Amino acid sequence: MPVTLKEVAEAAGVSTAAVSKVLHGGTSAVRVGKKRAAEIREIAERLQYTPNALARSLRKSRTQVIGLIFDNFGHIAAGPLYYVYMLDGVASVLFPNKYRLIILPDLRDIDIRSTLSDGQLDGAIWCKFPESGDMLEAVQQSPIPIVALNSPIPGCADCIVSVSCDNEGGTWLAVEHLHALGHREVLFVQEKGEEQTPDSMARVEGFKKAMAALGCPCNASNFVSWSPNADEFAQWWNTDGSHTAIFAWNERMASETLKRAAEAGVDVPRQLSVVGFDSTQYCESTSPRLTAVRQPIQQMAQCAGRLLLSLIDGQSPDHTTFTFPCTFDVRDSTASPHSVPR
Amino acid sequence: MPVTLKEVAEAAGVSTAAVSKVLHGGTSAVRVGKKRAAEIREIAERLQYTPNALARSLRKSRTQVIGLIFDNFGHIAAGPLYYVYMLDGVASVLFPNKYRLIILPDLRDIDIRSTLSDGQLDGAIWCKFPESGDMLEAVQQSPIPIVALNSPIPGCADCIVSVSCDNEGGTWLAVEHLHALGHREVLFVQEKGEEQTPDSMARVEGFKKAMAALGCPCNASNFVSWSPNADEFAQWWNTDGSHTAIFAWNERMASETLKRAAEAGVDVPRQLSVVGFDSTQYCESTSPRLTAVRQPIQQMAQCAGRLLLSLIDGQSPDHTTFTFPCTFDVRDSTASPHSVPR
DNA sequence: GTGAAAGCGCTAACAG
DNA sequence: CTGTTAGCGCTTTCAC
Repeated sequence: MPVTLKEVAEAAGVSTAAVSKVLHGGTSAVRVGKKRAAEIREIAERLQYTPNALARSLRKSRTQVIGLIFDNFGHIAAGPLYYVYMLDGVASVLFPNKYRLIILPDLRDIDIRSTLSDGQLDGAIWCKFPESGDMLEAVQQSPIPIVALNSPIPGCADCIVSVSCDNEGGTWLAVEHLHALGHREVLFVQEKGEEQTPDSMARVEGFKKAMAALGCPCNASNFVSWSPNADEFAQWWNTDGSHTAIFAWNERMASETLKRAAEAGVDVPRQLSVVGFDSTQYCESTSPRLTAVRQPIQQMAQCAGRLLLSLIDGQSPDHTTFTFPCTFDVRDSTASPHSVPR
Repeated sequence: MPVTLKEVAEAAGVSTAAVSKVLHGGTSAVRVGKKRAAEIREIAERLQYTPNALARSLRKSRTQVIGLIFDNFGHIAAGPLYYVYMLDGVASVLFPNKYRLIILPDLRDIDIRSTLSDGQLDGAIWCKFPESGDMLEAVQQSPIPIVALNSPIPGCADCIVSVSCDNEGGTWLAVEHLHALGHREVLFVQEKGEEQTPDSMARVEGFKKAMAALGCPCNASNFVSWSPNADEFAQWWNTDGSHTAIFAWNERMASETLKRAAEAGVDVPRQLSVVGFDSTQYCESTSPRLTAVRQPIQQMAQCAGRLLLSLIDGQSPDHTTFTFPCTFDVRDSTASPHSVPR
């Protein structure tokens, strides 16, 4: 039962328009004298008047709320810290600009089209935009601006503004590292259901190029796609005779691979080297510590936030693809091949 | 730009009331015939009608949004994973119940009273409720229910529904562990500015009781309060002659202490044992790995979520204090005292 | 069965 | 300088 503008107006003996102008400014043509204004402010204060955000948003068609869409929010506490850094980066630019963040439920549980059109959001940041016609359509029909945090969609780079790391370049770093250690046969492990995401595809692309450039051209046998828990590992290890290293497409897949390897009695890195993508604090806690490609997630997230604000502001960005360079963190999960025979 | 209820009504040649009833049900007395209803639904579909959430919320005084108040959101990516687990726990109960989560900016940057009264929130979960008269007043005047995730406020346990771990019991576990190793002189490290938080006070209390019970009664010399980065460590180490172990009030303080100790050339655990509070994955990545008290954060957060839903639902809980037991994770930062002389 | 109308709380044209 | 008015899009009471 908070006090309304109308009640303040009545108590002050003026119109609601006057109160609104005095307390919130706005572009209204209403003028109020110094003295009256002071009275109004005093009364509002005394009555503990609180503007109703809903009414105001409805009227102005502006909510000061940004939506966060995650490909799978359930993963947020599953070990990898990717989402934490990203949340931190986004918040660091949006909060000072008087925006709030709303975390949307998993995409599978909501109708994304209506979520983008129901007036609650001024904009959205989409983490790991999926390669799906439906979703693309939703974005293009969206009445609010959206920024994607992932590689541009192949063949449709202009469909959506995207911020990502240089996936190809990052993968190149990993391949070079393995090659320098002496690895020639490297297995690229994708994740079931994620093979078609732009990031995954860009990493595959970078992998092929790097391997070819180093004189080890790939074929189909260099690629597998495992379940998120990597339980195909033992089967693979027992039948595969050639690969000496694994490049896992992301941090979680790499860490699951390490676990399965340990279960199967495989000595990483002496019998098998493992490299991951997304080097975070988490990589320090795996056993062995995970060698991985690092992307500047916080910076990328800040960039996405700033971009979104300018889009909401009505500006159109000069380009649609923003790319950040990756670096590489060597830890303990890689070594020369065959230091211990299989 | 989205299509409104009115437009659907016009296209169907019926009243907005009829459309509202057909599409959203509600408690309205309006009845619509089968055939008409089907037509209306068909037209709404074709026009891609999307209900405006703002208008609906304004009308119903219900938003399906829960606010998350953090004592310091900036810490979320600062190492400790406490907040991640908590976010995960809260989301896991609220999302399936059709609620969304809004992350509020730091308390220092908003007016908490109006945030709770501006109609945007159906309820709030407050992490680390501070011991402050202002805040307490804000909570008690709040038009929406609030659940705190921390120890009950001493002397005002009924002021706010709170969910916490058994801080005293958890601290007791740590003290017992150190005592069993042979430590008799333990230093309790608090954090500047956090000394008065309910959790900190409860841990101090538990510490005093446990030490006394084990025959090592405390006095003022057993307590210090350091800056968040623990830069008082070296100074303390050089002047203190008696303590052989440190109990840090939380995970971050413990990890900062480990860093300072390493800088000062102090061998943990052989010259000094360190125990922390909040055992998470992060404790696996410190050097040495941190021995710490574990609280079931996800479960606590889920409990808080469920509690909040029932409060929003108009139910009043049978009690106001919900406590979860702690466990203890022994890692590498503790050992018998004086295995290496200072 | 159906529609008309009031109003949630606010802001911005438009008049004085 | 100040007030009146017309909605934003929706739900619901009331009248037919």
